[in-house]
Amino acid sequence: MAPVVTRPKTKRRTASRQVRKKQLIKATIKSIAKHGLSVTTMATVSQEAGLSQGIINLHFQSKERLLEETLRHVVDEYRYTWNKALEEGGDSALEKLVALVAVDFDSKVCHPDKLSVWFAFWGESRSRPTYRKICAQRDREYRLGLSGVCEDIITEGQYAIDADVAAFGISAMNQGLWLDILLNPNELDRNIAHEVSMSHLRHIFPRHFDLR
Amino acid sequence: MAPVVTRPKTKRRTASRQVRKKQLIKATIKSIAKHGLSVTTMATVSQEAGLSQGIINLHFQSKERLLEETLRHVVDEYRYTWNKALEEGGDSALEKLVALVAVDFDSKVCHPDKLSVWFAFWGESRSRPTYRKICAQRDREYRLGLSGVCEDIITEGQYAIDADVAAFGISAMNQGLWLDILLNPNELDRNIAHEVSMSHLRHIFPRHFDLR
Amino acid sequence: MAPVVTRPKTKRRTASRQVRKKQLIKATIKSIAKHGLSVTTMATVSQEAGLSQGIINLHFQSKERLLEETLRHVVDEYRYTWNKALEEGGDSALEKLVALVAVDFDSKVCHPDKLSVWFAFWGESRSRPTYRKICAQRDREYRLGLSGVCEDIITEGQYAIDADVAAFGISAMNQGLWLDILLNPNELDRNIAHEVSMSHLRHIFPRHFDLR
Amino acid sequence: MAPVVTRPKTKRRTASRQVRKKQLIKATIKSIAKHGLSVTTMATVSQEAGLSQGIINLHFQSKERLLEETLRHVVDEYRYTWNKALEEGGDSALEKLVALVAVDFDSKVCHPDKLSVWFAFWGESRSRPTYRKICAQRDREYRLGLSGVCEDIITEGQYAIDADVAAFGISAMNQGLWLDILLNPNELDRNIAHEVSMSHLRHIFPRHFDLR
DNA sequence: AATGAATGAGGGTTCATTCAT
DNA sequence: CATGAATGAACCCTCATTCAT
Repeated sequence: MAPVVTRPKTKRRTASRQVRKKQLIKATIKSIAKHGLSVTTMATVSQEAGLSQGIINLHFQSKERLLEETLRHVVDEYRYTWNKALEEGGDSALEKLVALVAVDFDSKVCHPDKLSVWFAFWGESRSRPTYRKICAQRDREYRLGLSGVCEDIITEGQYAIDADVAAFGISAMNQGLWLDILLNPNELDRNIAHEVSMSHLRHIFPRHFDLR
Repeated sequence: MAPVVTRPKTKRRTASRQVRKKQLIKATIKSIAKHGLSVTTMATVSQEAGLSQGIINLHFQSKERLLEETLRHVVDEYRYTWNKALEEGGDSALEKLVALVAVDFDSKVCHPDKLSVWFAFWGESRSRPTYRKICAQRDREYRLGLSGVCEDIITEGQYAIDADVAAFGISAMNQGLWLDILLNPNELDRNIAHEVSMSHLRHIFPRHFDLR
Repeated sequence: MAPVVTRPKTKRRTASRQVRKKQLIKATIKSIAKHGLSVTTMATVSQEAGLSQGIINLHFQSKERLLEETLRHVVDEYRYTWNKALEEGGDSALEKLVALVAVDFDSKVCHPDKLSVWFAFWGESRSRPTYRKICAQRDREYRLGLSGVCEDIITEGQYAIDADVAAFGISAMNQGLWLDILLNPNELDRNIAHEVSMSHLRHIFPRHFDLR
Repeated sequence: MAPVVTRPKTKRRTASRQVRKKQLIKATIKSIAKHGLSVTTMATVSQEAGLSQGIINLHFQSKERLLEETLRHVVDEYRYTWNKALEEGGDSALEKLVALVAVDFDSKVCHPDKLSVWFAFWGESRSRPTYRKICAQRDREYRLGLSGVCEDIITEGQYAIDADVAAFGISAMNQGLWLDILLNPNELDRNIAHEVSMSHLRHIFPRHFDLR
């Protein structure tokens, strides 16, 4: 019964559900990047979106759901880019691997805002099963894909390394480099990070790179 | 009437203060590991410590200060362990490097509780300059140390790789492996992670490991 | 191009308006009975009616008005039934009285949904002058009618009781029995309640019942 | 983390848990009487008590719990007064009955504030199982006690009425009279109501009152 | 006439901080 | 030094109301 008189001061807007949800997710990402996850409130997000307070509960029911969908969005976007690289990255296994690593340091994927989001959710993942599930699942897919490509390369090049070990190593290094970019953007930009990762590839699959 | 008791008051109090602060920091770590940083409140910490509500403000003035000191504690502990390994890890550069990598997967350093804390603070580091400074500083020292050791090894073995690149790669991989342990403890325990990292070393410094 | 259709617009709309309002009042009663007054929102009502959110403000301007009209509806319905019983209940005063009491325990009037509504509004009546006025007014009419009938019976039977006291007593007991039905439907159904009330009548007007 | 700076403007108070809880319950009763249950908020209650917002959650965890305890308090108070009347009301069954009825119209029990509370909770009882349970339980005890006393009177006076019917009738009438007092305080004060109830007693147990 | 997306004031609740004891 | 009752700002969420469609 509470709200007795309501006189909207701003313009009323109308948009489809899909558009609004995406807009709010984008605003959430921006807010996490700007203020951090712990300072991201319904207010910071709705303000970032230029909409009213109640809008989030209208579309996502709760803050928790908004955050989950935001994480899912980032994960899906990554997955999509990654799969496209896997399919279109080239015909040879090596070309595919190079394309996959390139994704991790692509300007869109490796954007400071996105990295903030990844680490924000990783930081909370231990205590939030849902976050962990989503992240762990992506992690698994990621390594599985890498492992397959490495397998082919290993066969071609007769390398001694185990495909899973290679995959673990590559994925770990790339994400570790993300951390360095996050913490020391001045010392390590994504191009240098990319080179570090490529250097690693050259060491574990030397004969594939010698031929170049 | 009152029994005559003489106690070294000043000394004792100062000691007690230190003990209390350490006790509270330990409780903070436990709370972050259990509930996550965002659910860690003055109440969860003081309860974990078995002490009263007001105790934290008494010793740390504010929650923010407690968290900073907690981060600093974890960082210092890591630094200490790491420096000890550097000094006592062996005479040769290779032995030192192996010892340093071993630190990252040591049962005490690579403990789930500690990993939670690292990622919790990394997740917030973007928006909290203090956290970032502390983490970035440790990161730099870490890589600097690694770089020095790598330099020696590179000279010994006449490797083509740049010492900084090697150091970046090693440190990134280890921290990336921490993430995998955090997210998928069932798929990757710290022993396997250690092997993955060692495999990496063998690839970049092959001649040093052949000789063994 | 457009088909030529002639409809009596004004007439139809007025009728439709009435139908809608009644539909919404019925939905309000159902919602109060189901969820209680405090949980009855514009949403629960419009949903119960199978209509859209904005419909209530369209027809009733405000929630407050809807509730008032709902109360008025229940009161009017009661009044109508009661007056019909008074007029058609029989020729003798006793028959009228018996008919009036029967109304209170009639399956339609004494329906759980209706009782919920009565008590919901009584519960709020203290702080809402409008509710109280409506309820108090009905109460007065009710007792006035009862008092008149009692007067006749008292005269006929030469009873010592004051007509107003008898009317107060009868009305109070019936509404008190409603409360018992509301709270303990398993222990007291409306038939037993009816008998309790009739027993009361027999005690205050003994000679009228002996003659039967 | 939110509250950054807090500078208490009012005097800090300290009191035992018991005292505070009682104080808050009293404030709740006052607030319900003044504004009604639906307008009773954490703010109205804490303001009525002259304390801060957070105080209620500190002592009762939730608003719901506060309301339940308030209801329980009113019920217990009633029960206590009632049992005392039953024990100390007199030696004869008649004296006891008269004392019990007197309780219902006692200035403390039949106080406008208290009546508001009763009806407020009865109004919500349909949709809140806890409220109903508490009210229904009191109702049962009340009638059981009445029934016992009536039984004795019936035996003494050889009345034809069933003890349970008498008890139902007496209790219903008294509570129905409460409603009239609530709705029409100008027409019916508690003294008149008391007389109406006593008149009823005289009619069902005539020989006990003739003897006087 | 009817819809339902959008608004924003106000609700209950949490929690860092303060301070009398 | 230590406690824990008390505070109040800020949080998330609800919901009566508005209005473009």
